[in-house]
Amino acid sequence: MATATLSTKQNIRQTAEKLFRERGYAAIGMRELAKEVGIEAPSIYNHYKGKDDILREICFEIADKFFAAFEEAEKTDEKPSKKIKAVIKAHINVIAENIEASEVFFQEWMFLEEPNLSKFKKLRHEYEQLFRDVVEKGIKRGDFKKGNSKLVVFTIFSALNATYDLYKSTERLTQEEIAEEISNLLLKGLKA
Amino acid sequence: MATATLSTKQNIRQTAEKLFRERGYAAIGMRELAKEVGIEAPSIYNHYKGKDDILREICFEIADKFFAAFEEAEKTDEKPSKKIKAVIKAHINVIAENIEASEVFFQEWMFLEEPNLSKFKKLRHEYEQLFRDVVEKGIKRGDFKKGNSKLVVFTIFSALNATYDLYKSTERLTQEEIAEEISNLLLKGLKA
DNA sequence: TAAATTCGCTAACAAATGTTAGTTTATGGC
DNA sequence: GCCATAAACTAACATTTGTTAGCGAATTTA
Repeated sequence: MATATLSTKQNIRQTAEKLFRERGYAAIGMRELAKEVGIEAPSIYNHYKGKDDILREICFEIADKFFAAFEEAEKTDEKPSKKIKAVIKAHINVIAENIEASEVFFQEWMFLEEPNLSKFKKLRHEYEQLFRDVVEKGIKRGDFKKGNSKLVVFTIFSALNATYDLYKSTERLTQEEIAEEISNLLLKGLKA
Repeated sequence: MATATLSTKQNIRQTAEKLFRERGYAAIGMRELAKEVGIEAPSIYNHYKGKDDILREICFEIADKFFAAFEEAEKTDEKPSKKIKAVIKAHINVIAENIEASEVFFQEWMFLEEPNLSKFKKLRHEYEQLFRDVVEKGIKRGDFKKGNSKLVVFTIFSALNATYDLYKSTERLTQEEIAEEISNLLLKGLKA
């Protein structure tokens, strides 16, 4: 794998993702982060402006990846049920390929400081709107049941954004299995 | 309403729920909590053993409520699709009636200290198992589609446990609407 | 080789942390 | 009115927080 030799900065970043995810941004001090990396706390400042700067990098890089994946998946201009499946899978794939970071993205973003916090909220809202558009178009075309699109998108996101927990589960599920089962459940329902 | 005159302890508890939820357990100091209550930090120790004691009370009280609501809903010994709907609604109702506290329950439990942390994890697992049993029985009886029951329960929980966000949304939805729409989506799916 | 840059270090800072000690004030029962 | 209890207070504690200053060694650039 690509774990040959990480730069110190990469090391800090990766360790921060792991620790922030495991115990929360507020609970991790610079000294503990540094120790885990194998350096002293002040050395981190050679690579990042401060604690918040690390969180900022994590959150916004993942945001970029979600947007990029959505755009790519959305290109396939098919009918809504196929399209929603495609963007769901794209979303799950980003999470699967950035497990620690995406968990930080979902759980720790509120510790961003201004103006990053506002910028982040705006991005998040835009991204949700992209999903909502797909659902609403599907409802309009009659492909989807009528209903509160906000509630639907909310439910979809809730299910998707928690997929992190599945990867630490004992039961080993592949990305493909997870994406397939969840999108099927959401599209077709539990009832036989 | 019951907001006549809260005891200091109730006041601390309620304020803690609000603050822990808004900004996270680790981010709230005893001084800030006290200030919001209108007292000095050390006065809190007349009512609670410490910071962790407040979190403990919140988390375990909600846990009790989830179990009680499930038991009550499960009594109605009907077919699985009705039963799952009943326990889903019961679960959502607990959240709706304890909005702040349940969010703390879901997001901040990891800050519990031992041995409470282990006790909490065990309770949580037991509760998930109760849901899993309902789903698995439904699959066995042919009422539900075959599939990974763990994944299904996981998806259900993800959707339910995030309902908190809905109540702070601009769009005012009733408890009943939320419970109805979400359980319908999960049972019947999005597809028309 | 000289100069500049990178990146680690130690020491130290001011501020904030949870908590304890000890004291004062208010309340209710006898 | 007296006493006990509850519950607030101030002062202070040891520790931890994020961060800065400044130094030295290694590496890169010219």
